[in-house]
Amino acid sequence: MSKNQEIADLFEEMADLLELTGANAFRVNATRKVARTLEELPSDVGDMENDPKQITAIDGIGAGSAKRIIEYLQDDQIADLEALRSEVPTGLIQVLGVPGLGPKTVATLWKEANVTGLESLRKAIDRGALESLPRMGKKTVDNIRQSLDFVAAASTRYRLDQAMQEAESIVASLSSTPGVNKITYAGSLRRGRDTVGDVDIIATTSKPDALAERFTSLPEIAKVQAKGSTKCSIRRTSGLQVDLRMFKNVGYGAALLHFTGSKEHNVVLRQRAIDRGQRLSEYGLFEENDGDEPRLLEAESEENIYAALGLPWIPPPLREDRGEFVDQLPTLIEIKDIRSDLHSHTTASDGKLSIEEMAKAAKKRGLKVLAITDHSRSSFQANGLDVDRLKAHIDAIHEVNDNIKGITLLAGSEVDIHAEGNLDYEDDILAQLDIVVASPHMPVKQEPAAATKRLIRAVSHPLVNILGHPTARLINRRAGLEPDMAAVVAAATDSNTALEINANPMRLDLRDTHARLAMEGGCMISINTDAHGADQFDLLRYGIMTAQRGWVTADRCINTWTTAKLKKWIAAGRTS
DNA sequence: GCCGTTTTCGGCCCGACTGTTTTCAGTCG
Repeated sequence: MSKNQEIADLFEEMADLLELTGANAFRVNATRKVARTLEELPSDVGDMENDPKQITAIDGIGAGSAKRIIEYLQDDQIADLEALRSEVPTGLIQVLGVPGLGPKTVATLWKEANVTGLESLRKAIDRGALESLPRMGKKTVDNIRQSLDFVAAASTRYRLDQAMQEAESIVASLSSTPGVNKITYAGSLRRGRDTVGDVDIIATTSKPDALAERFTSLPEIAKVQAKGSTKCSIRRTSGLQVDLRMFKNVGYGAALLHFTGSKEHNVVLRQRAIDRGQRLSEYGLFEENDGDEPRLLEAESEENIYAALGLPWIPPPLREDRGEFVDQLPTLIEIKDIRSDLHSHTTASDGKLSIEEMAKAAKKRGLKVLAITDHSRSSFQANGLDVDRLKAHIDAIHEVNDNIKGITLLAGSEVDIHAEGNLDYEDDILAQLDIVVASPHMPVKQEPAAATKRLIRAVSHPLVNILGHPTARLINRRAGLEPDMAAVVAAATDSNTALEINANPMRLDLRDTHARLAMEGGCMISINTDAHGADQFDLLRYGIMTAQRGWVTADRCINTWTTAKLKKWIAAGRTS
């Protein structure tokens, strides 16, 4: 298992503790950057123990951090971190996570009021120890108390689909407000991240006060946190925070660009502007003007701002500072490219509709191919099919296929991958299917090495066409398997097996970074909804967003292929 | 702490809101 995440967590902790000691902010930032760099590093820093040069060659990691990384690899601890831990109560890191409390305030709370964690903060508030501190009035203390309650109650990030539903409903409610010209959501939601911390809405309007009024009096608001003429902030009863930014009827592109982020992407863009004697903010791209007011170069469209910075327009899912600042970007896959869904369920196992009803629902959405892949026998909780039921089911699918026009049905199965990597049906049964999706279900907790072995064995099976939801994670509920994904990708590439991006927003598995690995490793991708009913076909959009974040192109996704090409690929995979 | 075809030292992105202030610090995104 890669050491990257483990060490990244330590650097993140180090950054928090440094901040609390009042360390130089740039040093804190540099430490956080090391953490982020490690998180996204495709190779394992654990393999570089004997080669410091290899570590310092990584952008953002210098000699100091390399030394600490090697120290951890050899001694299992970092002396500087241990020193910080003994200096600063580690419970203060949770206090830093309370909205409204930053490093300066937390340090004051610690030194002046003996706050060492969430519990002692609560007690300090209750005994009135905070009011006497500098810049600490009644209102501030009240806000801290409320934030504390919120932290105790809420999970920190919201699933993409949950945030999307709230955002789309808010945008729809506000778009008819008098004066509003353009309005949309931005932020990590627009970038299609699998979870979002809050929702950012951008609007241009000639009457900001009217819009602010409407926004802060929407239904389902738990608290209005800020209300100004350019910015408002609310917390919904769901716990989700929504920020509204209002702009005059100019500069929509600059605003959208700024608030779409990511922060890391924006930092690079701004630096690029500075290198050209320019300045980029949410109001536009400006040119220095000999001490006079800077001159506005461009603000209306994202395309023009990028162009002025010498870049092509960068699609929001790519805006993560993960290599997107290049002259030529790939053409990302879109919903309209998708012709088939190769993972779906019917009443034969745990779906809600019959074969024919699913086929009609898929056809109605413009799909040309639908694979019916009900659960295999070991998934008894999902009414998985034993061999006799499966044989009858194959016949039933073929019969519906013979009688329906405009869509091709494939008789498949979502076959459980057992703990050791063996499959839930014998080969002679699998050979009777038109397509095989093999997925890990139980167990979902396994040592990384065992999980890697399990998945490699499954993708290497000649009768397996697609590896379904490879890690079996459930967002905000369980972490799932942690295989060496690069090794799984390599095995899948060798055996011509596609890796699935399961579009169900509870899964989004492969996740974005894994999809990117798959693209770089050369294996095929399959984007499927895993639909258990008609409305779940509409979840495809989330799978597409994840695919775009993984730099997936249409030609590498088997669901974009013609029926003939798809069938040929399935057949070819089975001869090996 | 990291970085560098103008630099191995001196920089490191920008602006709004809140709550406390009488001119601004801290936080957030």
